[in-house]
Amino acid sequence: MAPVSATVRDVARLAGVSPSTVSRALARPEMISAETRGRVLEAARALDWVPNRLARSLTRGSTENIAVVVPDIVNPFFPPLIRGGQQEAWRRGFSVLLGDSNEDAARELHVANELAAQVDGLLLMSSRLPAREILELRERCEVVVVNRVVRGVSGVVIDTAPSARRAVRHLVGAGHDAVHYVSGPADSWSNKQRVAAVQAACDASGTACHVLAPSVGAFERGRACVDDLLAAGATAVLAYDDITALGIVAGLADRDVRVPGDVAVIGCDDIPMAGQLGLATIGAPFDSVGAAAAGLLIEQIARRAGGAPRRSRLVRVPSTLFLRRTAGPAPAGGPALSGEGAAMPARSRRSPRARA
Amino acid sequence: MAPVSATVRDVARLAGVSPSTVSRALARPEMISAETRGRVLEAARALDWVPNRLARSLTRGSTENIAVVVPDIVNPFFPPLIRGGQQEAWRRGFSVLLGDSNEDAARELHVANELAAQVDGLLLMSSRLPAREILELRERCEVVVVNRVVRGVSGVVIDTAPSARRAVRHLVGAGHDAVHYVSGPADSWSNKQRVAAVQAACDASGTACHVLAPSVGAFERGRACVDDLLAAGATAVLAYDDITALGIVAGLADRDVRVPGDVAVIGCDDIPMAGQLGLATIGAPFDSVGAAAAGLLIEQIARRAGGAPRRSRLVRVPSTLFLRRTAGPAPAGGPALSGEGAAMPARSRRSPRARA
DNA sequence: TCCGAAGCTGCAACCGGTTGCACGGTAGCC
DNA sequence: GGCTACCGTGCAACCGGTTGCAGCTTCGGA
Repeated sequence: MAPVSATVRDVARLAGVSPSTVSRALARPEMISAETRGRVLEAARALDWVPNRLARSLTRGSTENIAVVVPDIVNPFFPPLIRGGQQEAWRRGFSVLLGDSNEDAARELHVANELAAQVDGLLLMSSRLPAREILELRERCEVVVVNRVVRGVSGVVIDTAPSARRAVRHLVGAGHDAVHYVSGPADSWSNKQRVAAVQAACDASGTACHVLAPSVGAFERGRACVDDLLAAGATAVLAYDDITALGIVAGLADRDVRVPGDVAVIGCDDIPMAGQLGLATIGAPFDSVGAAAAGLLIEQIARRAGGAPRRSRLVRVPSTLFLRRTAGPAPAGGPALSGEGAAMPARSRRSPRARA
Repeated sequence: MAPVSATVRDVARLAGVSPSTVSRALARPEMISAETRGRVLEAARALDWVPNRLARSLTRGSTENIAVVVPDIVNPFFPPLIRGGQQEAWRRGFSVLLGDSNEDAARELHVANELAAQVDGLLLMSSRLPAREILELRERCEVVVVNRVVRGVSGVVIDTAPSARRAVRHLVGAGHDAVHYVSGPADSWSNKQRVAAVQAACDASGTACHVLAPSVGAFERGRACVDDLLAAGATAVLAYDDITALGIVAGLADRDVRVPGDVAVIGCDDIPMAGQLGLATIGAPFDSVGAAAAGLLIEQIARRAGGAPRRSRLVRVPSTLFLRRTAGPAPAGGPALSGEGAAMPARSRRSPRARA
């Protein structure tokens, strides 16, 4: 803490006014004559004074802080979201507290509760909390969820369904007659969404759809299910996220199964490394998602402070399918979809053999 | 913010004591009779009261918050550090504010200043700030630097030099007669350290050492310098960090140069993906580094609060060399160093041809 | 029995701004 | 000229805990 910072009273004395005038010179300029205001500002500058945030928060009842809670900051899916939220918050004069739930709902609740006491709003990313708990948190401060939909609570979601449909169409067009989806964490909302989207897409194109039960760990989840996939005769795999997909790719490599020659793999999230590894995936502008969420949250905080009634909004951000090496070549004559060229090891040079 | 939380006075009234007694029942239990204390705690529980952090901070002059400032949260090097720091802070009852400097010293200064006003301590990770600025920040709150050494300021550094020496010995043992080091950001402290370590190691083993001037961007920095590397006849490359190393690997693949057959590549940081990609690198227990730094910071805060004089400590954390696929095989008879087996695409199956 | 020490507890001021209300002064209006 | 309206400013209370100091008990020792 600053050792001996000036206070309002110091500034007031120097400017020859009362503390209230100093306070108002900043908070309600229109209430103060231009001349007095000038004197106050000058005195403040001379003493190098800025109002103490804590004291201000205490009376105003608002902290100008928000908290971002994520399941695991090491999961590369989250840092871009956090950065986006951070920058937007900063732009609007808010600071960001960080909470990590370690993928655990109980811990998430604890962390969120603790943080709720010292911020104006909570940004819950990929929350594992039951809707009831989230609604309860909202009694204590504003809440916006990301990658989750809770009735009555504002949220930002990435709309992966259209991309999932395209992915299925791509795979079907390439000759695969069944799609295997490898699930993520059981309590993950987006996992449920993706299962539904893939199933719907398969139904629409009359393709068989198999869903593999979730297991724990990210990379290992993928690697561990490879035997099941091969036993089931899978040739086209969609995975819950990129880490899982990379685990699958690694597991397939362990068994000398070629990707995409024998099995095509598509992940989800477009983590920074994905493009460089040639991993096909579904991505989105994550910085913008984070920023949108923070913006939404701060607007809600402002509205609430203004006494306006609560109103929840749901923002959908479109996703993009990146067809890269692991997805196999597009069917002849099919529409070319987006995706930078694969760029990893020599492998990307060889054009993978199309499935028989 | 909590809508209508109870206050000390409410609790005091219910317990039939004065507000001061309530306050002391929590902060100075030994001053209060067991019986009174019991009544107070019960009343507090009944009203579901916890002391307001803001109000407490205002009088106590401490916030129980620390801030972590990183150059770029999306750089996979930082999330493990942040998580470690976060958990340790949390364990000790501190919350964490997050600042992102976007790799820019001016912005870092601004962010740090802003945060310094609302926390008890600052954790600067891979700070780009001139030492003078850091010392100045320390006038306003406690500071601990990570991955940086500033005289008079506590810090935690990863000791990469021994691993760099080993890496050079490995390469020399494998027959390479020169080592090329690809620099990172010009103002990065750890880059300077690594240049020095590599040069020293080369000198010690009588090997030529070439340092490539830094350029911007991470992955692209690596990719862009490949032509220079090849023109210089490089066969063994050490890179500032893993992202740069991956860029180099990608650039080499673009030109059909085999890794490690024609060129061996070793990175630094052991980012989560490195093991899975078979990238040789220098790693460290980053969670512990973050935790150690947070612990150091909080201890300093406590000591300072106790009125004890400042004392700066420097903690060195040892690093580990992971020799994986891209480093090429160990020379026959050489000591086998650590490193899990490579696990990415079929490539890892083929044993790379040793350099002629 | 009296005195001093020690243990609890309450009073009131304080941390540093903020804000409802009242007051003095000036201007506009009839 | 008197009255009202409004503007600019200060007073004092307040946000919610914390803490120095003093007062009251109780207890031990002389």
